[in-house]
Amino acid sequence: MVRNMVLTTSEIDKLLDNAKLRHTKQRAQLAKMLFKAENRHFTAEQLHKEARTAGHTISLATIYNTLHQFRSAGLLRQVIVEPGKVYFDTNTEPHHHFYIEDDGELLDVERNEVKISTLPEIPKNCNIREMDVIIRLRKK
Amino acid sequence: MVRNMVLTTSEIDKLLDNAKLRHTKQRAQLAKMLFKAENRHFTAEQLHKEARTAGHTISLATIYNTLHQFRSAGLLRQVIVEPGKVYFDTNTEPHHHFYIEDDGELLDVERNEVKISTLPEIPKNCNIREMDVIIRLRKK
DNA sequence: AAGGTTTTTAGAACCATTCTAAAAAAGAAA
DNA sequence: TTTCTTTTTTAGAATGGTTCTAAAAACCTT
Repeated sequence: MVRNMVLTTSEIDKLLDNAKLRHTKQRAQLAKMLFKAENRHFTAEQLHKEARTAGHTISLATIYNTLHQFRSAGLLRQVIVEPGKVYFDTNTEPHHHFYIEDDGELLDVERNEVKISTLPEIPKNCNIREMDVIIRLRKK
Repeated sequence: MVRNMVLTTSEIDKLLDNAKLRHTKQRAQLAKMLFKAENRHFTAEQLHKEARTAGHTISLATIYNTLHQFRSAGLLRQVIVEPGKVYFDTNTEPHHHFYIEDDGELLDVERNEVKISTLPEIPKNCNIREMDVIIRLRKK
């Protein structure tokens, strides 16, 4: 999908169709907020606040439900960098992260910016599902 | 510190001295449980259960207090791999992890088993504090 | 429009962790 | 040792992000 600006209504229809989700006002609103040109990182609470500020009426429970549905559909991924809170990431390509600990900010690191030349032997009976590199930063 | 077996009382004294912590029964018990030959990964709840099973009387609050004190003293580090729970790791050397998602098990990966040949440019005004590689596994 | 299904919602529940404030233990001084 | 002060431990309450519940609203089909 091309994402160089805000999605049109028909693009959102397509997105929800692909995700096999019914079209509802809340899902369309969230999709419109999330899937723009720029990838973003956010928590459920942040998104909730943002939606209310934008004048949408949506409950926190629906935010959580929808984020998980989007995630199952492969439209979002979770990033775990801090105890007690989950970040969501609209970038679902394999990639890595800077995490600025001072202010809890996540930044994407493209996959090819980290070259891993040696990998450990994988325990038998296991497959790699995903590999996360988190570079934790402190401000000078 | 040499850790090829259970620590002696005087080694524990030294450990607490170095950490600038007073010697108390609970801290000594936990130190004895934790700092053995093998490094280990555990949560506060797991350690609490283990201590009670070993016949020690120690509250969960003290487990948390002590783990944080040990961490500040550089004797433990935290590992964040799952939402809503924190693992502690007795291995404080720079290293990485396998995380077996099926059963929530963490395994150490030595630093030299992952060779990173290219790093992204660090955002200006920032320093690297730490770099975590988490290889998420699924059982076949 | 009616009927059956899915979605949304407010608020309760959950659970790992932190906080509180009072009791217990430790250390210092006499 | 006894007393005094400080630190530590503790049970239980509080917290905060997330999930659950069950009832109302929205949705879809006929």
